Amino acid sequence: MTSTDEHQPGQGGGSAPARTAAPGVPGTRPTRQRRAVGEVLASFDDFRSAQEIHVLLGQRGESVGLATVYRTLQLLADAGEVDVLRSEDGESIYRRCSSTHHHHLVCRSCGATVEVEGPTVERWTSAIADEHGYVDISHTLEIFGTCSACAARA
Amino acid sequence: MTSTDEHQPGQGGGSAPARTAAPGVPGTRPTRQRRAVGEVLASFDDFRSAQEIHVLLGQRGESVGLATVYRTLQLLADAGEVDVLRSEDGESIYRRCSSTHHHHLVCRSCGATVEVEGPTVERWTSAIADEHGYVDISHTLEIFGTCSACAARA
DNA sequence: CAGAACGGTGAGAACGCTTGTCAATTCAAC
DNA sequence: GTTGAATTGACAAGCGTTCTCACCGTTCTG
Ligand SMILES: [Mn+2]
Ligand SMILES: [Mn+2]
Ligand SMILES: [Zn+2]
Ligand SMILES: [Zn+2]
Repeated sequence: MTSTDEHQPGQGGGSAPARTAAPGVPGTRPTRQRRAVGEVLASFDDFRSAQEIHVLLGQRGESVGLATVYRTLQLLADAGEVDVLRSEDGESIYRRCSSTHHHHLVCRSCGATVEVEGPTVERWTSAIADEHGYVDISHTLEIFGTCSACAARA
Repeated sequence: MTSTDEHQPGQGGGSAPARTAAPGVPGTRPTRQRRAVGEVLASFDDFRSAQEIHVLLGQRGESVGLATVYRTLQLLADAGEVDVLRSEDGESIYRRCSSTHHHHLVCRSCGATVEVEGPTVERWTSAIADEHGYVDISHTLEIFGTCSACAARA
């Protein structure tokens, strides 16, 4: 979504490997809680709310505070490792995702999600923006529908 | 957005004209409050929150309860007479709009909005959906950028 | 022209998601 | 082991939106 193009500035070619992360940099510590959230995120393929994820964690026996779940998801979202959508009723919903720019085709009924992308829309949005003199463009695009499984069941 | 294709069922060819609305049909009474909301909606061209609209009403000397503002905006949205977006921070924002399917090109800085539409994206989204077996498709697409005025000022 | 029925209104309470607070804890570096 | 910053979690706000419910204004009925 955010087309931040930051690269990790080389953390100096010092001596100590320090595989984990640079010291003094918040948001990089691999704690039990963060690992647990990561694992739960790997366990589903559709979009889930922070509260649902919090419950899933409990069911796995990994107790993680709700505030920490929110904080961790926000970190991952900022890092571009999860996508965030706002559901119809205003909840933020999360899903681990590939790191390239893409959009979503979501089943309204069961939530089954397909990542989609293509140059066509990308070109169209830039063209439209150019045409109207807008610069520094970003866009959001989500497609909703009924997946074949749900359509068959109905 | 919602492609409801309802037509007013003929309200009977009785005697009394009753120009206003069918009886017993909620959401159709032209009250002072609803007129006032309609007028305020006509007074701006970008997206505003319900609370902002509520304040604008107060400034016009038209006192309308906040709950009524919400209810009225919801009615208008359902009727397709206003568009609703969710701002970055989760607020619903409203704007009167043309009744045809379209999308928005919004200035991140000043809110200046252009309605845009085109067969290209419409075709692309249906094609993608077809390709994955999804039916009964709808989609949301918003483009954000910096308008030429704001870009010049910066 | 009452009286009844019903849509509509508004003040405030309630709600649900999210974020802030802050003392306690954990971890990584010395 | 000591130390300081990062992290955590219980809980308390914060905030937009919806709900509740008594009251009001119109419209229908007789
Ligand atoms: Mn795109
Ligand atoms: Mn479209
Ligand atoms: Zn489905
Ligand atoms: Zn602008």
